[in-house]
Amino acid sequence: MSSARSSENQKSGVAFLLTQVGAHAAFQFAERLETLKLDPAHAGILRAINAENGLSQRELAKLMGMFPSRLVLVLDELEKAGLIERKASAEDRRTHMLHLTARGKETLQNIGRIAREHQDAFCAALNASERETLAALLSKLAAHHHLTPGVHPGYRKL
Amino acid sequence: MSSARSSENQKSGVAFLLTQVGAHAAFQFAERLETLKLDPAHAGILRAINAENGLSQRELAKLMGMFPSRLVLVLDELEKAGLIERKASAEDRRTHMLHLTARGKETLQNIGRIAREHQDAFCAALNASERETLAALLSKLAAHHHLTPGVHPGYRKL
DNA sequence: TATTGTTATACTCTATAACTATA
DNA sequence: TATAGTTATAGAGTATAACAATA
Repeated sequence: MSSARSSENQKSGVAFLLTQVGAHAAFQFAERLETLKLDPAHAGILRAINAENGLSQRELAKLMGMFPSRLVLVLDELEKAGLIERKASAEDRRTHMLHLTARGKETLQNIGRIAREHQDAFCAALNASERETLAALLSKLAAHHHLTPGVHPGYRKL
Repeated sequence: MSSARSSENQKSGVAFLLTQVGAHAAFQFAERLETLKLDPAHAGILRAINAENGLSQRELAKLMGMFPSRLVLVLDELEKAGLIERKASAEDRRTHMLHLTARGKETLQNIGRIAREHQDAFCAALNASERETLAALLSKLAAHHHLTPGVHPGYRKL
């Protein structure tokens, strides 16, 4: 056996590969999003508001796993960019129901396009069958860990 | 076709699954590391110093993709914990050669054990064959994106 | 009194810029 | 002068606490 020592290739385990490749994918997606002057948190919030129209800020914060006070600032940005609206509820005037504007829906479609471009580029080394296999294995892991579909774990301590 | 609207399951693409599952794996590994009072950056640095003994701080910073000034503080912590040593070089007394102490090597083995436990728990939903398949696909992606084996991309803008 | 959204405060984190000591 | 490591400064990000409006 060769000399060992120095740069011993302790082949990375699959769990480490997941964090490594996953972080790289996240970074590249964020880079692409910059063309829309958005970051991943913006994209996730737009997606959530579209999926569940009329959400309150409290509900959205809980869904996204972030503090309501932090959400306020992000929504301020999105509202200033004309992508969402806060509409006071008729029944309870404390709550703000969140909606996408027409421009917000348009932006959401652009995000979808960017996500597809990102995916194609990132998985260029895999053929269609391999991508399906990978997706199936990851879905199994995601389900096992009860990850909410479409929601990136932001992980601030609760 | 059923009613659509609200919570339309726009099935996550494989790229998103990667970032989602990867972030979750990273989080759970970090949690486990807390039992050693270390964080993932510490673990990566110990691993790098062990692999390439006598590294200078400059070289290590470049390898890890972090700023030398930030590395100083992390190394301070590791040195205070008795896991590494800075030894002044004989040839160039400006540079500090980095080494693991006996306790550092011991800790590195504990990290390895924790990493294996983490991997087993995280991949519990997959059988041995599926894990191999997943590792192979991820390795292919990692190679395609020129990710350094064993180094987590910290991604501060350079 | 309890709850929604907001604002304010305090704390952490870290990139950049000085600084020192060697070369 | 140039480089290795260190320290200092400043700015961004954000969790917690306080607050105002409504219930």
